[in-house]
Amino acid sequence: MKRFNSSDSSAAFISISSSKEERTQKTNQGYSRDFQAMLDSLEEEDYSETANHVSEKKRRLNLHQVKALEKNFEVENKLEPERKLKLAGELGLQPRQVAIWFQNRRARWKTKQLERDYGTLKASYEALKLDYSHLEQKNEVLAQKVKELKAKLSEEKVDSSHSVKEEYRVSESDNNASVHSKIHDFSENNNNSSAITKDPSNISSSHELMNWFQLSDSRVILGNRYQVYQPYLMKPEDQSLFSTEESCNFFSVDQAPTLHCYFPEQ
DNA sequence: TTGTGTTTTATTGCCTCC
DNA sequence: GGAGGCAATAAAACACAA
Repeated sequence: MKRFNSSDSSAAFISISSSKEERTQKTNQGYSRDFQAMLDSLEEEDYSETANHVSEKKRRLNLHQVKALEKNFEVENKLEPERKLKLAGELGLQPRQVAIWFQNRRARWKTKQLERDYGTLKASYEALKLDYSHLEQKNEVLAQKVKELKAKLSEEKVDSSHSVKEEYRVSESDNNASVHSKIHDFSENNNNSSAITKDPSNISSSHELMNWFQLSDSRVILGNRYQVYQPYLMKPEDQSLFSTEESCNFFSVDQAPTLHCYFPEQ
């Protein structure tokens, strides 16, 4: 095991005085006032003790030593034995001190890295949250629109059933001609591609609404930020989407949309 | 001056690798 | 089994407000 006796420990406390050149260098480096004051007091202590004096106190490394260690840490944050001995010799430290410094430095770096990662994650979470709330708002608007249009559709159904009864009374032959003409008009509308580009908010009749939903790209509903789906032309049997009460909960605010009913089985 | 919080240096115990 | 790494922690040094 790597345990050290008391003589090793006390040897580690030997302070190393910095040279005159180093001191001159320090004052010209533009450190903050507080940091410079700290260094100055450190220097004073260094001067007050001779290099041979063994202090029992825990001593901080001087600026030169810290800078050299930092520089080495930037190059490689792990310390091979040769480099450790070389550094220790150069800086007048015990190899053990150099090893400990690297160990503590790695721990500090790891903490900082965790903080950075946390910051990044937090930022992306906030962005996603904002995105989600925008989508939620959009969803609510669309759901409201669907509700209104459904109400309109049921009103029109009631009106048309009344008129059909009246028409039966007038003439059966006229009635047949009228129905055929309506069917023809409807299929003409269905084939009109201009319906795709129509803004749903401008749609006035229920037939137009059906056309719009059948022909428009699914992107209109889902948005294009996450995934773009192929346009899907609704089959007549799928038209129950609008007659069944919220069969797909597609516009549900509380729950993510289930797409199984929106896409045909493969 | 003193209390308190932060940073730095060092120790301890455990783990992995060769 | 020894060397070295890491996490947790102690303790000294330091900063700073009251």
